[in-house]
Amino acid sequence: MTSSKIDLNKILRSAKLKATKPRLDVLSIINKAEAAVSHSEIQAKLESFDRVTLYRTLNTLIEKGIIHKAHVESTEVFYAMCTTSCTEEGHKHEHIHFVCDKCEEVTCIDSEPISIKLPNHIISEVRVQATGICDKCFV
Amino acid sequence: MTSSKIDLNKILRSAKLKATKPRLDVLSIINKAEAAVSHSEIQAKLESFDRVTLYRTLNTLIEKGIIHKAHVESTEVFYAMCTTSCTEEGHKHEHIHFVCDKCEEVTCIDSEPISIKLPNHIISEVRVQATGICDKCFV
DNA sequence: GTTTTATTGCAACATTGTTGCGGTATTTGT
DNA sequence: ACAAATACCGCAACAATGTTGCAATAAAAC
Ligand SMILES: [Zn+2]
Ligand SMILES: [Zn+2]
Ligand SMILES: [Zn+2]
Ligand SMILES: [Zn+2]
Repeated sequence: MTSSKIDLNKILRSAKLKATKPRLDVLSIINKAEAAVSHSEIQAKLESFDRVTLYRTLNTLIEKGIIHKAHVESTEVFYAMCTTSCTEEGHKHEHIHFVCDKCEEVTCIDSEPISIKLPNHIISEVRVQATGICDKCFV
Repeated sequence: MTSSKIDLNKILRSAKLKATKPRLDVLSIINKAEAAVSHSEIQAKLESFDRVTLYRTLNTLIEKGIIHKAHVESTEVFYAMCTTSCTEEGHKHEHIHFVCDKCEEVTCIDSEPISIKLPNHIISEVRVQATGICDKCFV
């Protein structure tokens, strides 16, 4: 039992979720990864689990504010760990999803909150997706 | 033959596309709409066309820089007209996609270009999605 | 009008996501 | 440590979304 596994157990416990193998395995994959992980990648690594279980597991973790989707302009959905600011009540992300055109990785990048003002609009959330070349692929 | 229909014909011609009924009808729907139109809405309005035809038509129009997808954090894809800055070579959008939590409309909002700087990254494109209450739903 | 060429419609398939339910694993309580 | 209560998983079946190949058709060019 590694120290990271203890953490993940705790995370599930404090969200009042049973610490089952699928959840621990999914969380472990997303937690270990540097970049956001695509659904299909998680699926591939957890072939033994039922497809439906994976969908439900991911959705549960999102609902509880543990992971979040990085909806980028692709058919694929990517998942990454939330920070402590996310709860069951809602996700509060102040970061950019960066998509590298070269390595195709999706990374969550903390940044200054982007302030947008639109006349006669109430803006509750701003999501930003940047495309380009990531630092790893940068010459 | 309305004046808008002439325009749409021209648009297709200058993109070296045949001005067929499916294309004119799809373009007409997207062009008339105030907000971006969801795939399912277009589909519903054009029941007579084959499902595949709609997919191919939309993709062709995107490739030619005539319409663009508004990928918002929803399973549904929305479509809107491009401006003249978009060509076959690429889409150049400097606008926000605003999703209203109340009326659920997706609108393209022109805005000042959002400048983001990330160390050791090359940023080629920035896409912004704001959520909240739109001007129509604003009290 | 006829030929040429692009586009459509159909059928079949692939992928992605959802729902209901019985069996199973995790917790809770003793 | 064990039994009871409960939450979760796996399976089957379905629904929605998207793709491919090809023959029939419509638009454009001549
Ligand atoms: Zn979150
Ligand atoms: Zn990269
Ligand atoms: Zn609204
Ligand atoms: Zn737009």
